[in-house]
Amino acid sequence: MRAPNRPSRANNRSLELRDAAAHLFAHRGYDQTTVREIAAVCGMTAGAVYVHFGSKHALLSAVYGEAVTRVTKRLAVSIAALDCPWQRLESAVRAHLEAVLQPNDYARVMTRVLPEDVGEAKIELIALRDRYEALFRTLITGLPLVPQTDCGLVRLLLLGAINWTPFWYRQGGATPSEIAHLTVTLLRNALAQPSARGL
Amino acid sequence: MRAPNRPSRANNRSLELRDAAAHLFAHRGYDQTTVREIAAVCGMTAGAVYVHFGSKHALLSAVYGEAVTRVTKRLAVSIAALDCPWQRLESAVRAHLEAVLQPNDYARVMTRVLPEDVGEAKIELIALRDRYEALFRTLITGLPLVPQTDCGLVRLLLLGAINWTPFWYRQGGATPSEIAHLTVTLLRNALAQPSARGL
DNA sequence: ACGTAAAGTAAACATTCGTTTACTTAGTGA
DNA sequence: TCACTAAGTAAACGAATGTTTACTTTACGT
Repeated sequence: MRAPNRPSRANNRSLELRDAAAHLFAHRGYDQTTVREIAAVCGMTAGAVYVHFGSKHALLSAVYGEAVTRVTKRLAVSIAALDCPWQRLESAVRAHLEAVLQPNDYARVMTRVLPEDVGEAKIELIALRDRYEALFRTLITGLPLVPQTDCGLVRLLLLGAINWTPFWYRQGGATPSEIAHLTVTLLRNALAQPSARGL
Repeated sequence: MRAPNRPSRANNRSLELRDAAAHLFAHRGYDQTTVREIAAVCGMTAGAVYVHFGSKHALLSAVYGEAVTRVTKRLAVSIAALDCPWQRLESAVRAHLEAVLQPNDYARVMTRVLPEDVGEAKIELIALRDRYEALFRTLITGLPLVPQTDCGLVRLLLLGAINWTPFWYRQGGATPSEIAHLTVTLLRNALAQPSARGL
């Protein structure tokens, strides 16, 4: 007898499949990637994919969920030791940018694959994305901003600016760290309470 | 005899087809839209589409090109009577947001369909998009900014912030005008030369 | 009235895709 | 050793898609 939920044969090729799917989804998009291609990367047949995942959508959900988990963890680590709210935000932005801009398959799926485009798994993906964006909500509401600032709008503009970076970022230009610094400095100079303004 | 390039029968259903394609591409994306659907909207058969357009990619290029033309025109009108560089930028951002956020099929294709996703027409679409973004380059280099500001980076962050808006904008929240004002005010407070700062 | 050419149809074509089915292989526990 | 089960294959299925072909309709110039 074997313990439930503890497969004896730890040949977990499902992880291998998930990685391959992440790579292809990140580089070619969801629709342009076929189940046969994903299987081929792992040296398998398309049919074998359905031993591990019930559908192509389920595979995407697994990739997307893992992406959120990883990037969330990375973000949490990067701000753990910091106290200054502005430093925390800048570090979070830097962590996000590094995840999205380096050739990181999982993080890139989050900006490359739009939840609106997948139909079935849409609701699930939106929930995952919202869970991640809530972290930024906390970071922004923790800032000492001038009164009556629309924190929600600021957060959405900030996330938009950094989510769009993969479409123009080129190796050799501004680094993720520099982009993060400029972005947060910009916010700080514009919105920080006078008492806390300046570098 | 008939003058060349001047079809006698002005039944220009190709425009009708282009509008239908714009609507479907904007709402469902390029891949999820079929040629048969586009034809059906016009009460035609799929085959008839190929009388007017050589391929589905050509149809997308036509839509994308028209989108750039329209939004460029709109932007030019909105800044024509303004002198202050900051007002010009805010007006341009407002025009862009109004185009992208109102249920405007053509403008929405520009942010919904990624040139990277269409393969064949990719180069053509990127050229069109760049032509439009160059307008913002002009507007931003015309600003009285603190020295050593990275204008290119500022432009890309700004365009990212406003290109991402369709993914979170909801009727009833902040209006395009309000978003434009906050965004440009933010830039102005952060980057304007001290002599020109303030409202 | 006649010929021409554009506009459109109906149907098929050739792929391609996600998924299923029947069958084989191989490791595991008793 | 033997039964069981997860993993994988090969092949087919059914539907959908972009595109083409052969044919019909219709409006216009002369």
